[in-house]
Amino acid sequence: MKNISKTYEAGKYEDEIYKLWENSGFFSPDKIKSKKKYCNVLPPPNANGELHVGNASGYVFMDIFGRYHRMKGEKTLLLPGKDHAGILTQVVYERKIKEERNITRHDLGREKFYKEAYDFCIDRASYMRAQEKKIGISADWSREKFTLDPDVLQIALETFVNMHKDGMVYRGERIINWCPRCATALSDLEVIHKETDGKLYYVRYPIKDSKKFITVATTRPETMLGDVAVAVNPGDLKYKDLIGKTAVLPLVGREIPIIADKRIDREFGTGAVKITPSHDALDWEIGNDHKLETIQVINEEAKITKLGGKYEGQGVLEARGNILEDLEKLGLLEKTEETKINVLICERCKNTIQPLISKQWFISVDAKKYSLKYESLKAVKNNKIKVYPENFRKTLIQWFSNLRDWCVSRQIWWGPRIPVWYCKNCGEDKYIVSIKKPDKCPLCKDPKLYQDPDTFDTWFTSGQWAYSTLGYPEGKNFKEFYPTDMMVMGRDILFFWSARMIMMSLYRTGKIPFKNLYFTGLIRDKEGRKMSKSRGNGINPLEMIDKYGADALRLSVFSGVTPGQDSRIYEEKIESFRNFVTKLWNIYRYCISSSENFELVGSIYEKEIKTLADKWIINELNKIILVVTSFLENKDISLAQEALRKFTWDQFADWYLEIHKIEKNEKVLGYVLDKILKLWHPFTPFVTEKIFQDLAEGKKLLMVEKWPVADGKMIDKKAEKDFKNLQNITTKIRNLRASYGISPSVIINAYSEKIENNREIIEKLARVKIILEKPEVKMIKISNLNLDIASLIDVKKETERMEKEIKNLESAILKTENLLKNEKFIKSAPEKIIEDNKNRVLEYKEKISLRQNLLEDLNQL
RNA sequence: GGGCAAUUAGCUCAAUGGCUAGAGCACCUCGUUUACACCGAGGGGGUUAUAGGUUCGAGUCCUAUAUUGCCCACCA
Repeated sequence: MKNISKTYEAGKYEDEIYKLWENSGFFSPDKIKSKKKYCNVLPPPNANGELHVGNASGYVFMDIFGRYHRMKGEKTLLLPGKDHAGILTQVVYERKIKEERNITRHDLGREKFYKEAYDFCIDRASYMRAQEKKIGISADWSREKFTLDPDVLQIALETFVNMHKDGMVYRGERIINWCPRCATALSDLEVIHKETDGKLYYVRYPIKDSKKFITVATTRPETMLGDVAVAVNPGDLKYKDLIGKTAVLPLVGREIPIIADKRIDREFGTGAVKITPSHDALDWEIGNDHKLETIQVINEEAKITKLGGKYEGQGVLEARGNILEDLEKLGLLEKTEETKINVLICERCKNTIQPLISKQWFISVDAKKYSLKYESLKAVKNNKIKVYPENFRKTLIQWFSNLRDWCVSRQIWWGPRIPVWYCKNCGEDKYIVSIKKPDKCPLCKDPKLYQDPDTFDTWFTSGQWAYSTLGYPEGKNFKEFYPTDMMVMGRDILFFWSARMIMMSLYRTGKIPFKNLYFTGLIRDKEGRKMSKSRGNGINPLEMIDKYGADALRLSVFSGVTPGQDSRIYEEKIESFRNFVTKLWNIYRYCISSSENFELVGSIYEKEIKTLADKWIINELNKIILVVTSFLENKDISLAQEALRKFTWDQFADWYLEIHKIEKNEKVLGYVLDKILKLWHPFTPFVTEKIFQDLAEGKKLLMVEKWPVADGKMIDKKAEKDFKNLQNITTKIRNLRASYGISPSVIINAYSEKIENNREIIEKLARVKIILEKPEVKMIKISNLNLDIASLIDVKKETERMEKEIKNLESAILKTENLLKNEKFIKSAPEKIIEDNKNRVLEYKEKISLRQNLLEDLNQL
């Protein structure tokens, strides 16, 4: 036997194996000749950090599907990419230059900042690529794309131009979510609602020419500086007489109307609401409908503007304090209540959002010429895309149904700029949409045009990932691989990404972006908490790979995991999968130790399958090939792994190899190992390839070996039954031993009237000695073996145990027999189920008779 | 407020309407038999959250209830 270590030393081989795959050229689909194709455009990781276990998990799923299809002989392309990740990268990079150089982006200027951020992004990207390779992802790196690559970007920008032509783009002053820290507008999705403790202030607004007041309730009293009305519900009797009257805004003195609007909730607060269209989304809508003016009193830095009078320049919270104090002095602050309020915070930097009115670019989702909303809904509802798990379809439908116009402009510097040009003479009301800078203004012919300073929402470009990376519309990759087959993503970016990909792809290509959409859950820590840097509870995938190997990490992120459901990961779990990898390794060690010239066997003749154990393991192997394949086809990779592990460990290692020590059959051993390596390869590519390389002496590559196909002729029901018998006898004897503390070193004498075919096997596995002459002692009969253990066991205890087991079996039989007597069951149940039940009764009866014989024996002792 | 999910062994989770509801970890007993102690043999542990219903048959489908988590949302 070759001198190899008892455990698989992952760290020693993994990089080498990865290089072997990479150099083979089979990561590229071009080397495979087949009409069948498989393509998965890999989601870009954020190009600015470390690979975390969530990313790693996603890639493992994609790689398993990819490797499976590649082994099925399909032209397989896993196309990797990088995302510039607009706001996130800008936030990270700004933080970095602040920490390292104590400067802001303004110190650098736009151009320099962009260049530095670009270099930073590229640098992180190559760093992360090295990490992705560590988990074994079989992607075609030669086709790698970046959202800012000129060709990819060109396609994305063209979409904007096309949308503009189709009347789907408009620029408008609207209320938007403004992050004062990031100094940009945000879409609704980028804003988090966080419930916090807050206060509800009741403020009295005097009624003009009257001594009365109308009391409004507000959580943000500083916005009152911009109030333009007080609104009540038209059906609210309390305020019926006040509608149409005028209130005088305290501290400001502005006269504002009291209006009626049905959107006002009578039950909340006092039922009267101050209306500040510049700083509240609902107020903006109400203001718009009632044609009220807008007064911006809070600026982009979250400070009070000039229009805020004496509070000008104060921060929002500072102004709030002063205003409350001043109201108090005037006796206009009626009361203060504790309440829960929804604070809006920026998803990226966690600062409080200020709703502001701002001029932004919007994409209409329901334009006349093309409705993104309707077309997406239609595609999703009509099952054009298979969704795993299926119930996530509902979530998508709900989101598309409630879809509102999409604000795509951001005021950040990092990212592609909106392709819109203005002329100084003609003003910004006139603009030209063009990717290239036009020579001159089409109106006044002035050549001095300038570009809109805004950049795109990151999701505008990544939403086009499915076709832009493939080179829409003329690219070879696009023609060959679009629509793609698979998209895997975390459920947390369902709306951000999958929804936008569906909608953008349908618009641009007229086709769905992918046929299958698979959602993974989030990976949490052992206590079920989200992993976060600040909490320090994250599992670092690279550290785990160092410690336990990539295969163990891979197993631990998808095993026991249901699509779309969150899962937990912790070191003990990874460790136990490492143990399985070691098991695989030792199976290999056994094989090569069993004979000098052990080799993998691709196909086998029936005559080479000799013993009962041979027939049985081949039978089980063919069953497991069917099972694993069908689970994989259904995308149930966790179940596939589970079934395969049971076969490998519980059947092949624990039974077949043990028996193989007694009756060697190198052909069958080599044949089964060959199939096991292939079946495991998508899940644990490194260890399987390593073993395969050692055995194939580098002549072939497991990665592109053919996926095993089950052979119906190899199914052998009789062998299955006979072997089960053998297992039963063995287990029963072991069971007796364990119950009565009979050491394995004690060889039990057994007498058999009929010499067993599998005499030696039973002798070895059950540690008995089968003798041919009946000895003159009382014996206990198990199946057709008479065991001489009377003196070793506790008769009373064993009798009780047998009785208990018989009782259990009897009740199971009763249940099944009743079922079989039931006419309705016989009438409506499928044939196979009835058959199974009948067999089950027989099986139980057999077991009972075995135990009854035992009982009789026991009684005679 | 709307929606989605979860609730199964001590813990983490499986289970395609059909086998006595299964694994891994943990626990208990025994065991270093030259593949593996990162192991092997065996064992204990369950009213599948609760209450109804559909069905020949329900952990699985339906209806409520409870608890937990998540997502969406313009009650200031």
